[in-house]
Amino acid sequence: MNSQPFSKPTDAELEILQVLWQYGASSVRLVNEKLNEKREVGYTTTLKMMQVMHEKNLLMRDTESRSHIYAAAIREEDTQKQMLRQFVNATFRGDAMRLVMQALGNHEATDKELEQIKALIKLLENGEG
Amino acid sequence: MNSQPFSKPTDAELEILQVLWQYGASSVRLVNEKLNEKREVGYTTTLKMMQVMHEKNLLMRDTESRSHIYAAAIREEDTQKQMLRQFVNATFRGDAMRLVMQALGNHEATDKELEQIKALIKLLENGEG
DNA sequence: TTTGCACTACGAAAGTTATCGTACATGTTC
DNA sequence: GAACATGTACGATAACTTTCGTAGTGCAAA
Repeated sequence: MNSQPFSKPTDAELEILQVLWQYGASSVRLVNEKLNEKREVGYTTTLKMMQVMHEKNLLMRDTESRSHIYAAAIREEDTQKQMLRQFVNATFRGDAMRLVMQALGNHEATDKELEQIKALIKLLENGEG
Repeated sequence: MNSQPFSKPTDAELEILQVLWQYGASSVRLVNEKLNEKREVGYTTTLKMMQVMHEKNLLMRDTESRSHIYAAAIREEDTQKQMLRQFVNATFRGDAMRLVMQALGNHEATDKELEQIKALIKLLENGEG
């Protein structure tokens, strides 16, 4: 009833979402400080980003107090699932098995391991569209 | 000796790379036809994209014959590895384990399975930076 | 009560991506 | 060789992203 079409957040948007997922509802100030632990970003840049994200319905906000409080409007797990789906399709041609093997470090798995992983993949591929 | 800094190809660029990885060196015509099996794209759009990708050193080309022949200048596996690394960091905060679990379909794994997957993850995390 | 700080709003600019029209060159066919 | 198909080159444009300056508002402290 509430599922939007899902348009992939940009990398910069994802950075902001990560902060909000990790720390919960926060002021722009705090988000900006967290971002600046990784790279330099101006305060108004972060502010503008979050305003835009609010318009895109990526963030909710509470404007009660003078310093507005923002929260992620989409759940981390849902987002990860959607993004993973798109990523597997775009980069691994939908072959989740290959992705897992890469993620597992091109490790030469034993037959037993392979069987187990394959079984899990089957569950995934049959389970949900 | 040849490793460029690696700037992530865009989604549209990736579509073109996928065709070239799959079919090998090809004309613009063929690439455009393959793209059009999935979505509508004008011929000159594909041409321009491939010219730009050539300037970015994503593609090589042979201009001997009138119809130029393009080939991917980066290897599929290398690209997947790099993109996976960035994706895990951006979307899963570097937690490859979580990505694998998601890819495995939120499957409630047995302890045994978990152990094996964990072991492989360990290998990955210790193996290479 | 004036000065200064922290905050929001907003416009604008620069960079990137994706798209396509048009011009032009080269072959091909009747 | 005229007409047509097929190809490249290139400029322009629209949309989107990211960045930040500036203006204005309200609170707080001296």
